[in-house]
Amino acid sequence: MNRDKLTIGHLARAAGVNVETVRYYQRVALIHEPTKPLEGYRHYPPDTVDRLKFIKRAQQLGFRLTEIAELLEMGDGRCMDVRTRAEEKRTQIDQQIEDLMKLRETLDTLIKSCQSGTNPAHCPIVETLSGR
Amino acid sequence: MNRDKLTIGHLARAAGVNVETVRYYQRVALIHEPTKPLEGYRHYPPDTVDRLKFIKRAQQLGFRLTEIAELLEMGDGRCMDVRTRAEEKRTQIDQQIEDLMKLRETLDTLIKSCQSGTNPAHCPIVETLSGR
DNA sequence: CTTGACTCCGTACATAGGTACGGAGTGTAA
DNA sequence: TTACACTCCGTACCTATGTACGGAGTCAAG
Repeated sequence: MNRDKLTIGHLARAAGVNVETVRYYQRVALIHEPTKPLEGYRHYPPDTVDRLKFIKRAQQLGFRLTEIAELLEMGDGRCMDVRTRAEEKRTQIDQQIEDLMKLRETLDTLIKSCQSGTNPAHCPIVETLSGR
Repeated sequence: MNRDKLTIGHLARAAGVNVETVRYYQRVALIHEPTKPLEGYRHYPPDTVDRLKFIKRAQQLGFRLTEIAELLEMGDGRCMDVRTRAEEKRTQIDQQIEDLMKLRETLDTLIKSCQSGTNPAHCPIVETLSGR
């Protein structure tokens, strides 16, 4: 078995993803699908492993696949562009955090009003949700 | 036109939702679908309007439809149960906030390393994502 | 009584990111 | 050479929350 000739299964294991995920990424053009030889299986260049790992790391940073595709297209050559994307993503995350904090405050107020109430037959939370 | 006999369209407008949304909620058993008379259209009891509004408010608090179904099943009678759900949701939101803050930190570090670098031909962000 | 708005019903489509399946072909180790 | 693992390919399915569509029936106003 030749280590340089990665079949899809070896590629997937090397990158720590599912074979079906690799196929999916091919479908959405995140990675290139090598042409199939007349006989036998496709083989993938070893750097596809890196590309897959890149995708997974970027996902963990909160990038979506379409955004990752943009990052990959930018490549190494345009650091400024990449940084801009990262800054946009940071702004977006800040907004999400802010929204969640507001939400938390509202919930917290409701919970506290519930704890202070002594009547078990009416629930301040339900009343609030009911708009009464 | 009788105001007490709400057709699906009147119900939807009264609650501020789409007719299709009402149908969807019926499909997932969030609201009850009244039996269809032999002639004519279904009519909905007026308190269905409240139920729809409840659902929308709870959604804004971050509850998903399945969770809202549970809240609705609990009803007014069990304040403790409702409060427990709200507390669980609060914990969940706290976790989300924490995760996002970590993410933000990581992104921020990357961006800063990018700003301090002077070589436009290699990007610290891309390098990090590439695992080099 | 006609016209236009509405309802009913089933089904398909949408997003995002995959997972699962089935049958046929292929590669490889014992 | 045979058994078993793997690949290929298309397609369907999954979650969550709806939206859109099309044809047939119905209601209400003029």
